[in-house]
Formats: sequence, structure tokens, C-alpha cells
Amino acid sequence: MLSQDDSRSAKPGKRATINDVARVAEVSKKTVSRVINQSPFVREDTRERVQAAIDELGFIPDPQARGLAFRRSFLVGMIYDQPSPTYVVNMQQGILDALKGSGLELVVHPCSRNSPTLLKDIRGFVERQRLFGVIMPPSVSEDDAVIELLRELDCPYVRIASLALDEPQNMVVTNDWIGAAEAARHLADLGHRRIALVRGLASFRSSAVRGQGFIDALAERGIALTPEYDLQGAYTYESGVEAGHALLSLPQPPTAIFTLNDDMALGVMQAARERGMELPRDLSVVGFDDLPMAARVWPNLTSVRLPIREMGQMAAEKLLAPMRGVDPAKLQQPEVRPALVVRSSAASLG
Amino acid sequence: MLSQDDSRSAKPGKRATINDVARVAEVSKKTVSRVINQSPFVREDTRERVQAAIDELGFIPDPQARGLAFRRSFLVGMIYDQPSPTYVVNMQQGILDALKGSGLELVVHPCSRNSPTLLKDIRGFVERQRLFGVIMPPSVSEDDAVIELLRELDCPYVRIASLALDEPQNMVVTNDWIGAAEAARHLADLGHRRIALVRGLASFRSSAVRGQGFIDALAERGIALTPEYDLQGAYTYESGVEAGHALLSLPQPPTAIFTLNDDMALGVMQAARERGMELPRDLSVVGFDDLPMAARVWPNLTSVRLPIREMGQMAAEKLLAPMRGVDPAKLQQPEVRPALVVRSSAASLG
DNA sequence: CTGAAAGCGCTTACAG
DNA sequence: CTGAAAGCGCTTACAG
Repeated sequence: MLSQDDSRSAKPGKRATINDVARVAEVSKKTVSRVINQSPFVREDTRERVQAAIDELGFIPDPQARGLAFRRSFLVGMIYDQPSPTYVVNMQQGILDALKGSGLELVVHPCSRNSPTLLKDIRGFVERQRLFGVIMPPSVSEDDAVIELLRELDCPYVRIASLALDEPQNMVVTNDWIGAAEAARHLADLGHRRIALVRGLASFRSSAVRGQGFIDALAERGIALTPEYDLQGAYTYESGVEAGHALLSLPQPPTAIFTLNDDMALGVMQAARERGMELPRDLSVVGFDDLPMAARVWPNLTSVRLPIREMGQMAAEKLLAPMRGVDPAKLQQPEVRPALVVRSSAASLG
Repeated sequence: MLSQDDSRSAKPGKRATINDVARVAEVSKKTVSRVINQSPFVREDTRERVQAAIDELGFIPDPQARGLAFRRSFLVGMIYDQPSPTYVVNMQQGILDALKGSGLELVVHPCSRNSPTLLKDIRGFVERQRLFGVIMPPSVSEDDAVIELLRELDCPYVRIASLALDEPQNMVVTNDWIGAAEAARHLADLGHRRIALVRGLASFRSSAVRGQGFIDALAERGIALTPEYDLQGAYTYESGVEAGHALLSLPQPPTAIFTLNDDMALGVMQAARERGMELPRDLSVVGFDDLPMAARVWPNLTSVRLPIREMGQMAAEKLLAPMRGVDPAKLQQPEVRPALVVRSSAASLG
């Protein structure tokens, strides 16, 4: 009988459980549970004894068992429809930075906003996994139906977007307009006056926000953006090529073009090349995103960088705040500051 | 008393459990469990009755409860040290393609092979989550210590690599040499004879495999790769710039350069530009990876494309095979066929 | 082919 | 501040 107990305390090859810890620390498993969950109702010396047992046994609470009892898993979902791999991977990295040491894991869930099963898919994902929370970058972060669903499912979420669409505890606001304004000032400072804008998809809020930041900053320098210099693109390379040709075939073509992402900037550069122009001599181009290729194309592309990784980290920290006993609305987080990365694709005028 | 039972059968707002299904189908929960797990030991009419109850109640088995009882979760881990975001995201997408409908989810776990805590981190991740399995692209897929650890932890895994490093059920082999050979033939067909090679990091098996495919195909055309045309790069843009300058300052510079990834190809193009060369007139360049930017730079980069998404899908299917009652070693899967995407960065000689 | 009992490793709700 | 009991929603091991 006794030998059976002894063998149980050894448990070769098997992970220690809360029962093992309780036995070694000579407390009930409930007390061990209190220590794990950082309950304040544990006497200091008891806590220390339990902690010592935890350390000795190398005990790690089983997230599945905890999740089952809590009726909530230790999984954070990232739901995204972002087409840019760089954006997605950097944001994943940032979320993982914040999750490190918390015991939470990141489950990825790409989606398509125009899929007829979008809501059904997300519901299945969130409900089945009883997610701890969800983080969404644009544009799915801007989808009212998705947000409504998450509220109905009682699933905590953080939205990343260029506008404050929600309460502070559910938002990371990216201030894209600051970056667009910097781009405008940069081009104006280089002496350009005939400056054009190529917008992204109108269904993305970032397109309006970035566009407005650009227009406002130009206006500060006394430059008005005329309608023929204000084109609608689609955030794709192809739409950049098209917009580039449209702008460069104008009777009075612009000397500089700002596109609301890098893919379109490269499209504009392609169009200029197809027309026999030399860059940046004949045309200055500035993009937005600072993709890795911005530093690799010729001429190197001047572009606005958003701190994507930090944005992911900030979002995850908002999600974790309640668990850490912090009010997420009062969480001190740095402002998201876009920055212009100046390279050689925009040059001074003549 | 009865009314209490009735209210239980309704359970407004709460998810149906296996008990609800058992009650409605008038069987034991064990029989429901057998149906969920596709046990053959269920009479056909019983199965149908249970299935009808499952459908009626919208019952979805709780993965956490199943995982706890199974001592294995329903999470697939992707462990990677791949620096290319496009590669990572495409592979994630492919894994998710295969996981769809299986009830498994994808948990991402970037790592660094030269981190001193690499093995500890992976052990913690796999052990704590009791992962269903793990998928690894290069170069972590080539790490013997990691594989040994996964075996010790009894965690199923699939390795993606350019060489058969493991048993077939644990491998997706990517045949990179085929793509490199195609690049060689393409350049030879364009009339080039002075053709140089810029390799990647020697610690990546792909570098040797791709290099050999290139050399062999050149040899078939009667072209020998001389040592001064065979340079070691590091898979980075900067190393491409450096190799480009080294090759182009040779007394007898090459007329074409094949680099073992796209980042280095763009580096070589940058070097050529810095030397005042015009592309592709003065130099042909071919890359490997077919990153999105390959189609966006000027001139558009000819590059070898690996079906990354399909590779991820194939890997996940190997992991799922046992669950589906298939022998993973005998799983019929298509060969991974790299393909050369011909654009305008490689042109015919003179 | 089917089921009653015990258990996976935790937490909640209730006592004290 | 601490604990014994019951339960989270499933499966295993054992019967029959």
C-alpha cells in the first residue's frame, strides 16, 4: 500500500499534476489551484511552500484541463483577411511577443470578407475553441457583423484600425494619417507642387484616413489636391499600373505621386518605365507599408512604415490586461507612430 | 422533477453536450462517443439515430474535453525559422487547407535555431499543449536535435526539406534541384555561356541541392561551372549585392547570374545598377522563390517557384493520415514540382 | 454491438 | 485563509 503511494510520488516519465504538487506541499489541490491562479487568499508561507513544490516537480498546469474547467481555452485567435504576408507575419510575431510566458498560444484564422460563410466560419472557430480572445487587423476589424457576432458569443476582442471604431479597451488605433502627412510634407519639401494621390480600396477605412492626412498636410503647404490628381486604386499592383498611366497621360502630368500602399507604388513605377521615363529623375514616387521590397527595388522606394509588430503586441496586451488585473481601458500604451523611411525614389524637383 | 428534465433538454443558450445527444438518441454517451470517433462497432441504425440527434442539436464535441481524455490536443503546431513572410503565410494557408473540417487548429511557433533556449522552448510548447503533431519547413526541419526531441516526446511530425532526411511518412521532399536545373537550361537556351551561381547559406541543405541541380544541368549542355563563378552568399539581399560586385568586377565577368533566392537576385541587380549597367541588356538574372516582388520589380524577375501552399497541405495530410485510417507512408501524394516562371530579367545574349 | 463506472487535470460553489 | 465535494465534457478499460 505504502509502496504504491511512493511510486505515485515518483511517477517516472509522467508529468506532474496538481495532485502531485498538493501531496508534496501538503496542502489541498484547491490551494495549489489558488497559487496557480494568483489568488490573494493564500498565506504567504503557504504560497512559498506550494511554489517550491511546483518548482521541484517542474509542474506545468495542463491548459486543456484548465480550459475545460474554466469554460474558456488558452488560445488567442488572429482573424485576418490581410493580403500582405509581411503584415500578417509581423503581426503574428508581435502578438507572440506579448503572449510569451503567459501560457497562451496563437491560433491563426485567415478569412475572406466576401465569403458567404464568413460569419458561420468565425462562429464555429470561436465557439468550438472557446477562444480566450481574438485579434483582428484591417479590414476584418472594420466589419460590423463580425464584431456583433463576437459580442454575442461573449468573446473578448481587440480591433486594429486606422480609426477609433470601438471603446479604447477593444482598439489599437494606428494613426495612419500621420504617416501620410509626412509623405506630403516630404514631397512638398523636395519642391514638388504637382503632386498626385492614388488611393486604395474605398472599402478599407485606411484609404480615407491616409488620403485625408495627405490632403490636409498638402493644404498646410498651400497645395490643393485637384480632382484629376486624386485617383481611386485598389491596393493592387495592377491598379497602380493603371493609375500611373492615367496620371502620366494627363496634359499636365504630376511630378510626384503618393500611393497608399507599396504595391501600387511599384505599379506606378512600372507604368512610368513603360512610358520610357527614368526614375526618380522624371517622377518621384512614395509608397506606404515599407514592405521588404521597398528597400530592394530600383530606385529604392521611399515609404511610410507602420510598426506592425508593435501593433500586434499592443493588441495582445490589451487582451491580456484583465488576466493581469489591469483595466484594459487604462493600460498605458505608446501611441502608434508611423514613420517615413526616406530612400531614393522621391527626389528634389529639377 | 420532470420539468427539470425538460428544461435540461432545452438548455437555452448553452451548447449541447454528449449527454444531450445521448438522451435524445436514447443511447449511452459511450455510443455517441463511438459515433464521433467513427468506431466501426456501431450498428448502422444506431449510428443513424445518433447522427440525427447530433444534427438536431447542432452538437460539436468540445476539443478541450476530448483532448483531456485523449491526452492529446487537437492542435497542429507549425515550428519555423523561415525568414520569408511569403513562405510562412503560404505554408500556413496550405496547412489550413488540409485541416479544414478536421476539427484541428493551427498554432504558430516561430523560433531561432541559434537561440540557446531553442530545445527548451520547443519542448515546453509541445509538451504543454500535447500537440497533435508538428510541421516544420526548412531550416528547422533539418535540425537533428529538434527531431530527436520530438521523437523523445512522442510527437508526430512532418519535415519539409529538399532532401529525404527521414522516413516517407515524416517527409515532404521538395525537389528543388528540378527548378534549379530548369533555370540552368533557360539561361543556356538564351545563349549564355558565362553563367555564374550565387549560393545561399551553407547551413541550409537547399543551397547544396539547388546548386547541384544547376551544375548538373549546365554540364548536360556542356558548360562547366568554374570556381570563380561559384560564389557563396547568405540568402540575404546584402550578400547578393556583394556577390554581384565580386562577379561583375571579374576580368571576364559573367553574362548571366543565377542566385539561389530572390533576395540575392535583387541584390545582384542592385550591384549591376550601381555599376551603371542596364538590365537585362548587360546582365541576365534569375532568382529562386518567385516572391510577389519578382513580378513587381523592373525588369520583372524570372524565378523558380515552389508550390509552398501545396507543400503545406501535403505535410498536413501526412499528419492527418493516421486519424483517417490511412497509412501515411502509402498516402498517394503528388510530387512537388518546382516551375520556372519566365519573365524579362533574363534575355537572350546579344 | 452497447453500457455503467472511473478517470483525464483542473476549477467552481459551498463550507468552515 | 483552507478544504472536501461535485463538475467541466469527453474517453479508456472493463464487462456483458
